[in-house]
Amino acid sequence: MDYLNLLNEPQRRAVMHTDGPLMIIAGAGSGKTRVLTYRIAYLLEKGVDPFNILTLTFTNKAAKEMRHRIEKVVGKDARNIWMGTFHSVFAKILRAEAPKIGYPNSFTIYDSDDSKTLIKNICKEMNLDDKLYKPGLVLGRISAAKNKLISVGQYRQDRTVQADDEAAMRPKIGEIYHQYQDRLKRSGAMDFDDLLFNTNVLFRDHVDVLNKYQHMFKYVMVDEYQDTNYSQYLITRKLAAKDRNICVVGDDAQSIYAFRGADISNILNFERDYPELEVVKLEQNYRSTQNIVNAANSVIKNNKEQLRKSVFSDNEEGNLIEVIKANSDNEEGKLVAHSIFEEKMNNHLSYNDFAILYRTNAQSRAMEEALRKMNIKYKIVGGLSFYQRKEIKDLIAYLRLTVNPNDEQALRRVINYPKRGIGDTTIEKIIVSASESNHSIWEVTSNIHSFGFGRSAGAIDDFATKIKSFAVLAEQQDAFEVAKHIAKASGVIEDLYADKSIEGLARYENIQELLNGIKEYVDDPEKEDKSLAAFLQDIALITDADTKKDDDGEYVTMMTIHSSKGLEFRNVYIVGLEENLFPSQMMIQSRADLEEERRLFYVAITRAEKKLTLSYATSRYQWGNLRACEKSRFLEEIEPAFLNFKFSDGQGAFEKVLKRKSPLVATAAAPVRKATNYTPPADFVASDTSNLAEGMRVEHPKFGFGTVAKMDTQGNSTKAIINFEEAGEKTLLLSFAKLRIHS
DNA sequence: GGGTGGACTATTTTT
DNA sequence: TAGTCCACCC
Repeated sequence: MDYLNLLNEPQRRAVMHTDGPLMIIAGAGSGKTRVLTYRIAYLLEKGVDPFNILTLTFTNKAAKEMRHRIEKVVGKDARNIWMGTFHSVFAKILRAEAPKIGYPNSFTIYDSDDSKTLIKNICKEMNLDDKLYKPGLVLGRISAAKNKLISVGQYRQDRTVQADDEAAMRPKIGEIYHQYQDRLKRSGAMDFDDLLFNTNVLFRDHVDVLNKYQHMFKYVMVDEYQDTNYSQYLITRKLAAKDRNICVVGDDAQSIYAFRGADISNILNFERDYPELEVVKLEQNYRSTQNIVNAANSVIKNNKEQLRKSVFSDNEEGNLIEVIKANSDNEEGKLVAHSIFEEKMNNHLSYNDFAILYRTNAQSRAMEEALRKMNIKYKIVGGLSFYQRKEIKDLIAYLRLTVNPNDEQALRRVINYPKRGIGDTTIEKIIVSASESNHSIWEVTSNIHSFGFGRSAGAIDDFATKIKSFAVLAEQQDAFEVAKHIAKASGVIEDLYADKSIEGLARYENIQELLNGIKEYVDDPEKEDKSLAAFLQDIALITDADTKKDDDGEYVTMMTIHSSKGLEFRNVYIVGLEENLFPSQMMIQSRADLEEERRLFYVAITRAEKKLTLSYATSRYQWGNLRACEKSRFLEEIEPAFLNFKFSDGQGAFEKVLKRKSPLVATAAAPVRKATNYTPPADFVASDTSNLAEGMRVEHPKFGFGTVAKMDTQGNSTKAIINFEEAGEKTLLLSFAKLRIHS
């Protein structure tokens, strides 16, 4: 039990409090994962069976990371712990119990694209205006209802809900919800929210099942508790009702998913539900420098609603937080790319030490361009994942249909791909026939001749026969063999192979990659079930291209702030700190929304270990045209003492300096050379600086030309204070700075 | 039923 | 700017 000595006092308390309810309020960087890991190790050491431990996380990444770390401490036992996201754990349970609530064991999980398409179809069938009933919006409304466990019936009876929809000019949402649920059911499909909703239904209506899992999960742990919604809250409460060994970890300051139904009051509910609750606060930040922690604190204190907690750091004071101002989004990209290059060189870092964080995915483009120009490798996390690509979805639709032929979205997707002469009108007819005769879509499709389809009946019949043969194969062979066969026999491979364009080739390769992925899955000794159904279940809940293990070399990581939660990097750049972008304009209507944006900023800041850089641009391309931007209010909320404005030469007020240094701001009429526009020549080679002296003329890859004003030697480190023509006065450490001597 | 070109609209975050 | 949608043609 040596590891207990590695913990501070509150951490140790959290680890050793195993029985009875426990709430850990864990500030950013306070060793939360470490506590959870050791807590599990401690439980195992005390003789708790790993099968009796349930750990719920918010993302796949977090689950994977924790399993990995536990494995390091306790070894193979870690494998037997129930650990995963809410969605994946309960999908697994539902898979086993589905018939009890009227679903097949082989039910399909619809991702949000599937859901949106279905809603779109329904609206069309109902003759609703799709400008008003935008699929995303409608789905959001339905999702919010499900997360509060409001069923279709309740939704349509609830006066307030109805009034809200009417006020928004969308009175039919209740009816859409009704149709939507009906269609999901007919398709043998659940959407993301159903996984939690139906788990609640299962536990509510089948006490024996609930008992079984209560008995199984003697110890329940929930990570990122501040992000749970009502539906999740109730599941955990039910599971823990018997033994009351529940431990939740959260930080209200990092709650950034309220828009998705996360409810901070779950933390308050928790105190009410368990009066015997033990609360531990982890307030020491081990991740970041004092400057970063203090800057973060100065931001978050602007929020009214928060639990009392004071995060502090005993680490070094560290660098000031740098602020970069750019004239455009492209220049912002360039400045950030240069800064990364320079930081890496000066401090002998790896590109893996860097992350660029932004509010919206669209912002990645300017950054990508700039990094590419400087030959800096990067990797984007999130965005459109592999599984969202058309060709991948097409093949997966075939696989899904093979496992569950009632899957309407999958059927629509591939019944006429590759082209086999079955048009939209025919498909509509199938769906109408199905609902009129109260049959499933598959029953119609596979018995098409008894439904009086004329010309197209033959093609439909062929299609159905094909799917049936796939299903037979899926009974006998593993996922890889089946998928390989389907890719060929469906005609997908042939269709893609015929397209010789660059994109066509890429699509073809993507299919190969998917097949490789399936092969890998089948070959993985840890996967017991190699069936196609099992594979599909596995990938349904993987969204962001689950980072492969330490792949190819060094790269800068780029992602939205949301996806950065739980991660840390030595150097972090938060870009696009502009009003209406961050905070987002959609979010600044109410105080609560603004506070969530501010927490988002807090999360972003606290990702940084050693150095944080913030940037903003005064103009930006937004859907085609140039727009002027104002710097974000969040910048002003950081106490100036922690900031270092990159445009300042440390002598006058920020704004004054800006006017002098950045002529483009003044008037459009004077397009003067930009202050920061210096780019190092390709042949730049640093000179030996051991004989550098006052008055010498030098060139720096970032700051351009300048003159040495003063030399300063302390011990064995020598600093040079240089007056750069464009960048102003800089103090450079000679052992790191790359300088070319010109005189 | 299938293909094409012009019009239109959208950018908030994710399991 | 870029992707999607729809009308119109064959």
